[in-house]
Amino acid sequence: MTPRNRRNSTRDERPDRGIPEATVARLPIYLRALTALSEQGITTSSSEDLATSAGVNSAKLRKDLSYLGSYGTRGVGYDVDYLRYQIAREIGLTQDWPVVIVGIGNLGQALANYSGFASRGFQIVSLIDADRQRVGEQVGDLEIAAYADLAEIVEKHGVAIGVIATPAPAAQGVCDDLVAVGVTSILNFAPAVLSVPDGVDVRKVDLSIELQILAYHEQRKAMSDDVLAPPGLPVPEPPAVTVEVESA
Amino acid sequence: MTPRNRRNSTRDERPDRGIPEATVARLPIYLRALTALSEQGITTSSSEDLATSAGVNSAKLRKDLSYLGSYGTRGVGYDVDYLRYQIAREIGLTQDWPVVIVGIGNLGQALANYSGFASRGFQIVSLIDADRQRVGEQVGDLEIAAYADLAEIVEKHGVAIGVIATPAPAAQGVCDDLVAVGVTSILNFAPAVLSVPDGVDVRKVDLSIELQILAYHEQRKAMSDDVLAPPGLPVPEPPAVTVEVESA
DNA sequence: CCGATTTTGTTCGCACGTTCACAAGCTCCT
DNA sequence: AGGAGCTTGTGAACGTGCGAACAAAATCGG
Ligand SMILES: NC(=O)c1ccc[n+]([C@@H]2O[C@H](COP(=O)([O-])OP(=O)(O)OC[C@H]3O[C@@H](n4cnc5c(N)ncnc54)[C@H](O)[C@@H]3O)[C@@H](O)[C@H]2O)c1
Ligand SMILES: NC(=O)c1ccc[n+]([C@@H]2O[C@H](COP(=O)([O-])OP(=O)(O)OC[C@H]3O[C@@H](n4cnc5c(N)ncnc54)[C@H](O)[C@@H]3O)[C@@H](O)[C@H]2O)c1
Repeated sequence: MTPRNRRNSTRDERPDRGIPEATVARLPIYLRALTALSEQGITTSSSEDLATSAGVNSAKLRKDLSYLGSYGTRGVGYDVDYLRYQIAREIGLTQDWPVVIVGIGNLGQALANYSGFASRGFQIVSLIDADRQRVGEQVGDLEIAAYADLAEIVEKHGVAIGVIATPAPAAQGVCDDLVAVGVTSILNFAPAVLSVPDGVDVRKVDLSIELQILAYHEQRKAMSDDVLAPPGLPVPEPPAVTVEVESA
Repeated sequence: MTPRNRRNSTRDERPDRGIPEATVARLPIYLRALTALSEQGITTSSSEDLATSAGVNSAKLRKDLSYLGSYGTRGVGYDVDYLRYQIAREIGLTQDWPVVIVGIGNLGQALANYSGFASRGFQIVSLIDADRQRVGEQVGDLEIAAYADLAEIVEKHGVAIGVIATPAPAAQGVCDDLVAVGVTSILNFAPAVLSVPDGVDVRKVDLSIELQILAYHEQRKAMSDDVLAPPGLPVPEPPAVTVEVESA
C-alpha cells in the first residue's frame, strides 16, 4: 500500500541493466553448481566444466554470465567464490526475503517444512490459513496464523513475496488480498489463472501441466514405435460441431 | 573430435506432426479453461473468450489450436466439448497414465494425497521409498513399497512416468534406476541436474528457483524506486581472481 | 439470393533465445 | 622475451515464438 507506486514503465532511458528472462531463470542453476564446486574445495572453474555441472551449453553459459559483467579470466576460467557472490548479488540473494504461505494444506505444509528455502535466502515468516480450526496449530517452527491477520503480518515483516497454496477457487481472492496489502510477487500453486495489476509478478507452478507435457511426449514416443499400426483411434465422437443446416 | 551430427536420431523424417513446445505447454491450460466453461454449461466459445479464460492473447490461442487441425467454425467459434476432446486426445489424456512416486517425504506425501492428478488422467500406482522403516506405511490409498520392488512395480503397471521427490544427492541414482527399469519420462523435484540417455524426457520443478526469479524482479523494482539514492554497493570483494602462485 | 457481420486460420515482420566460431587476453614454458 | 596453449567474451547466423493484421469461411437478416 505504498502511496508512491512507481510505474514499471521502464523506458530505456538507462543503459538498461536488464538481464534476459531466460538468463535470469538459469542463474540460480549456476549458483547451485558453483556452491557444489565450492563445497568440493574447487576454487576455479572453466565455462566448460561449469556448463557441464549445470547441464547447459558452455556458450550459453558464457553469454549468460557476460550479462552480469566480465567476471572471468581468459585462459583461466571463473573464480568460483567470486562468481558465486556476483550471481547472488544480481539475483538479490545477499539479503533475506521474508515470505508468507497462504493455504496450509498438504502442499502448504510440505513447503513450510522444507529447509531448502532458508538456505537459499528465503525466510518463511508466516503460515496463513482460512480454516479457523487450524489457527494456532504448529507446523514446523511456526504456528498457523489467521487469515484476518494477513495485512498486519505482511506489513510487520515487510513481506514482498507470497505463496498461494489454496484450492483453485480461492486463489484469485487470496491473490487480490495479497496484492492489496502490498505483496508484489506471487508464486501460485493453484491450477488457476491469476490476474494481477501491473507491477505485480506472478509465477505459477503447475504439476498437472508438467505431467501432461510429459504425457504428450510419451504418447508420441509410443506412436513412432507403432508407426504404421496405430490402434483404432478414429475420432470417436462425431464432429457434432454444427448440426448440418446446409440442407436449407 | 566429437562428431557434431548431434541430430536427434529419432526417425522424425515424417511430415512431423510435431507441435511446438510452447504450444504443448499451453494446451493443458486451454483444456482446463474449456472444462470450466463446459461445467458452466457453455457449449460454444470464441477464441477471444477462451483466450481471456486462459490468460493469453487470442491470436496465440488460435495459432496454437491450428496446430491440432481446424476444429473451429468461422463466424461461430469452437465447440467446447469437441475441442476439449481433441486437445485431450492430442496430449494423450484419453488414456490413463500410471505414475510412480519415489521418495515419500514431505513433498512426496503431499503429491500422493493430491486428488488433482487422478482427475486429469494420471493414476499414482505406487509410492516407493528407500527407508525400510516406512515400507508398509499407509499414505492416502496406497502403502509405501520397498525400493527393491521398483522393477516389478514398473513392469506390472506399465509405468512410463516417474516422479522423483528424494533428496538431491539421491536423485541421479534414482533416475538411473528408473530409466533402467523402463521409465522414459521423469518429473524431478530434487534440486539436481539429471542426466539421462537419449529418448528419456526430464522435466524439473524447482521451487527455490521460482522464488529466486521472483526475488530478482523484486529487487529490480526496489532499485528503480531508489533510483537516485542507490546504497553504497561497490564490489565489496576484491577481484581475488588471480591467485599469484609464486611470484618470481 | 445477397450483403453485412462475425470469427477463424494464416501470413508476415519482429523480438528473443540459442549456437557456432573466432579474436582477444591471460598464463606458462622454453 | 616470445610463442604455444587455453579460455573468455561476443558478433553473426539461425531458429523459435509472438502479436498484428487480414483474407477466407460461416451465419444471419432482409
Ligand atoms: N498437494 C499437491 O501435491 C498438489 C499438487 C499440485 C497442485 N496442488 C494445488 O495446490 C493447492 C493446494 O493443494 P493441497 O493439496 O495442499 O490442498 P488442501 O485442500 O490440502 O489444502 C488447502 C488449504 O487451503 C486452505 N484454504 C482454503 N481456502 C482458503 C482461503 N481462501 N484462504 C486461505 N486458506 C484457504 C484450506 O483450509 C486448506 O488448509 C491446490 O490448488 C492444489 O490444486 C497441490
Ligand atoms: N518439501 C518441499 O516443499 C520441497 C520444496 C522444494 C523442493 N523440494 C525437494 O524435493 C525433494 C524432497 O523433499 P522433501 O521435503 O519431501 O524431503 P524429505 O527428506 O522429507 O523426504 C525425502 C524422502 O526420500 C526418501 N529417500 C531418500 N533417499 C532415497 C532413495 N535413494 N530412494 C528412494 N527414496 C529415498 C527418504 O526416505 C524420504 O522419505 C528434495 O530434493 C527437496 O529438495 C522439496
